[in-house]
Amino acid sequence: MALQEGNDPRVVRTRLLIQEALLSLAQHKEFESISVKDIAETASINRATFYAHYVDKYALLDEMLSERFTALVHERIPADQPFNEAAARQLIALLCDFQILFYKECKIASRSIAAVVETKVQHELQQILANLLHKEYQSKKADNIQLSAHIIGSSLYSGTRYWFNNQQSQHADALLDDLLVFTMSGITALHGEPQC
Amino acid sequence: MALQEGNDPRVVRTRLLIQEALLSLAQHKEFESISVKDIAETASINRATFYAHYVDKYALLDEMLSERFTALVHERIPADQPFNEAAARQLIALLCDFQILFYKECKIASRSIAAVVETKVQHELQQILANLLHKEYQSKKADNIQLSAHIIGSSLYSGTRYWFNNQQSQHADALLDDLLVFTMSGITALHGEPQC
DNA sequence: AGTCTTGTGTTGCCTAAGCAACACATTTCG
DNA sequence: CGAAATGTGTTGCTTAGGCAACACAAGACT
Repeated sequence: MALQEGNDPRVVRTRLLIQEALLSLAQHKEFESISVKDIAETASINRATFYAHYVDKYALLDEMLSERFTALVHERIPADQPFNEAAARQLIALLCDFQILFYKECKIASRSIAAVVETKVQHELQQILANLLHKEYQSKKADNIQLSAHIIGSSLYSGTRYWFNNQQSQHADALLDDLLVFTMSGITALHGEPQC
Repeated sequence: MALQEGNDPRVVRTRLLIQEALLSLAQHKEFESISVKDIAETASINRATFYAHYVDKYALLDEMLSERFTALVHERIPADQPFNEAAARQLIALLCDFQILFYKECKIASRSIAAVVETKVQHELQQILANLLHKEYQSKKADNIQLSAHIIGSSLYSGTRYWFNNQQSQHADALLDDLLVFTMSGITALHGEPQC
């Protein structure tokens, strides 16, 4: 009952079915009112099988958030991309799309679990930023990099979050530009000019 | 190793994956040049699993044709529909769509296996016609019904087949009308006026 | 109050699917 | 030509998933 192997096609398929079932259900129902039974039924898998993969629906949500978020990053940001203005711009665009996906198309991240989702996504974002920064500023101490990753991550997240809630505003695009300027000036002040 | 149960979700899923893999491959490759290995790989199932379900790719094609065709019929023609002009019209439209699906969107039914496909589909069509006719003309002997089903089935099939090969013609719609008139007059001559 | 329904975790047994290896055909190509 | 490569069926063993049943909890109905 280990299930640690990630290459068994049955496991991959089942987890995908479960994730897509949750996404599908979340388009019409509140996360809290979605039962494990619902998920298992729409995924056409046995309820016992669900519990073989996840302890509960919160664990599923948790895994889904990190998997989908990092997948989105790997799709859009090349592995050798260093942290510079272009990368920051891409990250901002990506965060906007992610907000739309998880807050608008789905009802996930609304109400009571919003906080859980937000901290999770910010954590993933900070991990990714730490990697990007590490490649760009290898000389710096790890501590500084981690701090920067936290600051920038929360800035980008809350900035795009604010943008998302004020999309109707005519200054929407300007908001994102400001966010970019703020971030890049901050990172330059801390670590100096990026190499490119 | 029986696999005769049709209600195990794993079996349903696997057969669907296999069928969709074949349909997907058939969009780009000739049926003859599609290997079981190809099908298993694009379906993300094991090759041995394929052989647990089908003896070879021809058996798969055979099952797929009848399943998809009858599914299409059940989607479009209500179970209590008797055989009359409206039903004939629906059947003709359905056959046209089926031709487009299997001869245009896929490369299935081209070249060497075309004959196999044609006879298979005609057989399915005749079974369905026999059921429809039986409901409409219950008084008649079973022999007559079967004969009519065969005649009408092959007429409708070859008629729509001809239409499909001459779609560019400006008289295309008229062709189908002629087919309808021919069929209905024939059935009336044999069995009398339909009840509705 | 009580019971009826609905969801949650968990269990043991059974079956479908994965995997690796086999022997045997084919093609393909130097 | 012969060897490498690719496809075909088949096998024995392992593992993921299905099924049914369980005890328990929480709301709903009268």
